[in-house]
Amino acid sequence: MPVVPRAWELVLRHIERELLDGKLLPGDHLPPERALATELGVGRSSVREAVRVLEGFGLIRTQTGSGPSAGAIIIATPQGGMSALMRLQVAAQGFPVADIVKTRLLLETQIVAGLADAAGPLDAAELLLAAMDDDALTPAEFLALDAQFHVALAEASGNQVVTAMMAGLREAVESYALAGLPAVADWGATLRRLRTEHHGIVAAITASDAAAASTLIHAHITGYYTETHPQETPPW
Amino acid sequence: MPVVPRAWELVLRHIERELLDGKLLPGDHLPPERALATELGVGRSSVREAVRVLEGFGLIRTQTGSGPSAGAIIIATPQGGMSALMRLQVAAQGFPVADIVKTRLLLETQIVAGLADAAGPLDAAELLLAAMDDDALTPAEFLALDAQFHVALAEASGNQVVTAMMAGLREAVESYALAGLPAVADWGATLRRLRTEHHGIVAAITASDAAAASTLIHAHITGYYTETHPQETPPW
DNA sequence: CAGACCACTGTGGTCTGACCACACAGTAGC
DNA sequence: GCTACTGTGTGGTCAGACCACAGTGGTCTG
Repeated sequence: MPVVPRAWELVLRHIERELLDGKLLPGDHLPPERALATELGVGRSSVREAVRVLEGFGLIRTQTGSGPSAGAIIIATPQGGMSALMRLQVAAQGFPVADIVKTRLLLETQIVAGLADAAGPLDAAELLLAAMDDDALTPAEFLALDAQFHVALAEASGNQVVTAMMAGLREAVESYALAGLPAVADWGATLRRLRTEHHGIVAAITASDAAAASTLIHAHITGYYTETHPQETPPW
Repeated sequence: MPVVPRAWELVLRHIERELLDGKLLPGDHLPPERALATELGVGRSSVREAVRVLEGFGLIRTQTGSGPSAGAIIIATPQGGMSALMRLQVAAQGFPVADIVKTRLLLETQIVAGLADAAGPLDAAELLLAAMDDDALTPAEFLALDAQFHVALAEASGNQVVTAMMAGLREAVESYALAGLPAVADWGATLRRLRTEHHGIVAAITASDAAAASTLIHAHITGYYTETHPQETPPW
């Protein structure tokens, strides 16, 4: 721990404390950067660095101009921050792809089982399901919708922490799915299989068959991974 | 999307690209801030804001002075960043405590089941287990060790993504556990129960009894939560 | 009087230049 | 040979200035 804490950390802690004390709520404005700087006795650049970290975490949104929508507003939408964090950690090789897949398996088997037991609204997922049945889609477009479909299942669970985690994994999942595309010998056959599996998963959920839903999504995820990584030993 | 991307986002994307291209690897130094600024044609303050975001994500570590250990070094340790993100999102009410607990249940039941099937080294967890048997511990100290114990189980699984997620949950878990402390009528009894449960979980893992380990840790987590939140309807 | 127009004001975004603290590297002195 | 010191390059911070932007409120024009 630094003996002299950096100025921007002081600003960060100050904002965190105001959040914990309930003085700042979602939707509120942060004080203007210049005011915060004089109030805390630091330079404006230090305030900006702290604000930048909060923006990176998806905690606030900044907007130039004037009026009610301008300034730094607390939004507390963790998905964006989680996505960026995961994407950069994968880029910096902090997260192996195998661990991403294993985490997907762990989360998603539980998510669909939970949905089967106490189903939430599956509208968003079913919409994506229909969109994926469009034959005009390119493989890349299909895989993008595919990744969104899996996030939609997490959203349907209503658990915001799990949703943020799946959203964070989404970009990583999409990129490795895309990277594996050349290894797919017969895309048409794979496409049909993926579609069938998706419909099967949703059917199992609506039928309240938790065990089947878990098994199906497990096979769905491992199936694509083994197809695109044939030479590797499966991580599970 | 802003038509004119902010300068610090440009810097961030540049660094991300170098990471993806393998030009920057863990352990490498980032170029000096001044050099990066002139290279990208932006001001040093913009570079600093991008660096600050990366530091917040736990991607780099900065150090003043000169020599090999000074400057910004890529470390790719996601736990710190994930912890900070979760802590702030909880503070900003982006994550309900009930969802934290549900996510713990989801992750940890799977983790211990995986450990029972293919056990990794439990040394760290067993060390914490022994430390928690010290009768001189205050409740707060015990709960801090308790939270570390659960993270240690995740670490033993070898899955870095799950470990980072559990590390992110740790502070949130510890704080709600601490907040619930006054609701515990007989701390001595609760302490004995928690200890017994911990030992039971490790025993089930070493006995390769996945089902028992899952059941025990489920009861362990829900038990403390219901004891400290008696009036609420359980979220599971 | 109604509408269009426009300067004003406060916000974040950026850059420049300066200075500090720090830690290592090389050198001068002993 | 060892010690002490100076030099150098790094991040950390600050102050000041300017820009772009978007509301606000007034003024002008029909």
